Amino acid sequence: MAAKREFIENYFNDDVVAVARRLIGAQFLVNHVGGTIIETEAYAPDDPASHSFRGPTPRSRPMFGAPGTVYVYRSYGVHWCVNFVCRPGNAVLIRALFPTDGIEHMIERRAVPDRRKLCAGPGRLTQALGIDLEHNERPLSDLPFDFAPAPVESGVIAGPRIGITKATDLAWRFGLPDSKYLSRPFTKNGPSAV
DNA sequence: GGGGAGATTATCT
DNA sequence: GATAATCTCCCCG
Repeated sequence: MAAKREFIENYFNDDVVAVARRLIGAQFLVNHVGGTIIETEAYAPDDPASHSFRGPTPRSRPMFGAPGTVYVYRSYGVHWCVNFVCRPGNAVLIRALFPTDGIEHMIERRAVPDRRKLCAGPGRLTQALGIDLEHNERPLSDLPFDFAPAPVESGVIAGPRIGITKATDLAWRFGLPDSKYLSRPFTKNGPSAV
């Protein structure tokens, strides 16, 4: 559907930090397996922690595609991580979901049967949803993806991003601090409501 | 339940 | 040749 693609391009054609905040509460499914986004991080082209920092490379090329493009990369040679592209060079890393759909499929794919950790982390959620390089550079508006915004008015906080060594001062991680399905808790001090 | 080591490989310098 | 947007397991208590 052309209207759907246009809606999604519009949704992601915005400031990457605003989109990262806005994505909390949205529904994300792959082949009908997925859940509610509860944790994200923003990455920008002028951000030393971003894959797009030194311009397009074979790996980061999808980050310079149309808003709403899916960017998948291999992390630590072991895990897949999934991002949604915003404006060129900008993308939001999806770090955790609250599982709602296809939980039995997730349990099958995940070696560790801890329900709380099915989608609690960027590597875990791609494993649970069956995301790999095959999904790289494809539009979020097309199958097998399903994306539905669901704005969360309050209760979202910001904090420093996880697992990076550069630009650690930026509070570009967003999430629902009370959820038990986060990749890691938000610390008491520092972060603030957004 | 918390800290630390090791896994494992594409990517870029 | 070093690094990396991570995860799991093992040890300790």
